[in-house]
Amino acid sequence: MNESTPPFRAPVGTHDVLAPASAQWEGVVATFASLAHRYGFGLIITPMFEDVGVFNRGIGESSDVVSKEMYVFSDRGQRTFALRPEGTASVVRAFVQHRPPTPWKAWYVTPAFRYERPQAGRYRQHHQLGVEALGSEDPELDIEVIALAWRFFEAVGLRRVRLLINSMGHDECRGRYVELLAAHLALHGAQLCDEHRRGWSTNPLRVLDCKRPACVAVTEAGPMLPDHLCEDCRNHFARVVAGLESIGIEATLTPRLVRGFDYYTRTTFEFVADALASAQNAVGGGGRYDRLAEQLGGPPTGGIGFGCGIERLLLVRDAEGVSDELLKRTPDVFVVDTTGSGDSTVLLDELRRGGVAAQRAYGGRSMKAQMRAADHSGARFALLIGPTEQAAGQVTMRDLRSGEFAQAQPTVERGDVVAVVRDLLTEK
RNA sequence: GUGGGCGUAGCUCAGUUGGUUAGAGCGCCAGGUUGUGGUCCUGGAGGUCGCGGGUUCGACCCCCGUCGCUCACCCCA
Repeated sequence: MNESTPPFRAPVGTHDVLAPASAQWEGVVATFASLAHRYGFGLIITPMFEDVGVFNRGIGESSDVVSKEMYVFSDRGQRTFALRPEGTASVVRAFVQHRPPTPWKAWYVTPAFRYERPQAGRYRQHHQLGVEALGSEDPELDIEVIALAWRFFEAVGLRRVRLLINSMGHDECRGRYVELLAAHLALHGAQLCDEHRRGWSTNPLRVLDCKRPACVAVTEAGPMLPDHLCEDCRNHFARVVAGLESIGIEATLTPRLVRGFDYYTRTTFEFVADALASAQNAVGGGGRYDRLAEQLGGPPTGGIGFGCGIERLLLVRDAEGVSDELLKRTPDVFVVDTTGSGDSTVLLDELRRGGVAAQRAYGGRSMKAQMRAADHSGARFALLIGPTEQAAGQVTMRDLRSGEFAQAQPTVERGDVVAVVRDLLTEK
């Protein structure tokens, strides 16, 4: 038997997350869930795959995600599906299908799939937390969504995250702007980078997103979106920025921020982590999508959302040196039983039913071995049952946090164990 | 899709100009006299040196291929 090379492993770009590392995931999700609830969002669960049209129409054919990164497949009924590459399109599809009363606010946690070469902070399957709010174009909604995101990053301990913000305008003013931009690019197209020299006309806005010096130089000299917004869009944007400022959230105006999805209108934003040295420094982002519901066959309905990558968030926590654990998953007690009887079976059942996280050793190991296991488990107390305790109907409690050898070891009447343990645990 | 780096015990890594039974630390298991962890001491288990082929008297070490990991470009979470 050759055990050194397992026949199967997680697919390229995917990862298993085991305990104890997974406790950080639980913590991140729990923090987000609690915050989302406070802001009035309800959990939504949608399928991980959708008719490919949901993403084609929603995200846009010209986007990188749709044009070259989707996991597309046909099922046995010859229907064409795609694994979701991001969270928003599915939620809006669900909104259109169910027509819940507006304003409608939903949060989600989901895997997302993109076929690309893995790299630091970039995977083929990653996980996103996010919210979507539909049914209002009120800038207050923009402020709420962005504030939720900001407070979330604060809550998980991040300090060096900046908020970049921009407005894409609505159809008309953006349309006019795109024409201006296209005219500018037509004049200077020859100076663009290799990729965009010929390809810019498909979607001129993409050039703004390009980080190559050639494209940056050309676009910097050209027209900028914020200067060409209509009055409504300008006011909307101003109110968002002012509202954020009123609650102490500083947003950096970033005129070239257009983001990779076609559905964005008006407010767009991105959270970048300065602690990450790599190019993958965006921990979250989002924006308004006032035409998306229509594009997916629903009534005209404004909306705005935010998404955050869990893996990347954890990378940032690491890079920032955030030391506090979001969630500890260690047992409260560890039952050490050397009698070999069924006493520990009954005690463990009582403890667990009483809300106490309790573990034990298996295989009838020596007391020393069981104590070592108790120590390694991280349990606060060891509950000892040996022949003496068994005969006396008692349990010996040992505080594993104490470093003293000659510490006091109270014995507790068997019938009082659960109550005593619970008392001691809530004490601190 | 393109390019760079790397693949030696569960983990992090050593391994001298190719030379006989491949090492360490951590982790794991068991002991250190009669029921007690975390420190210390002793011992033990665990590797076809990613896989395949080639060069050689001989390969963990050199060459080719392949798979995988990783980083970068592009883009994003």
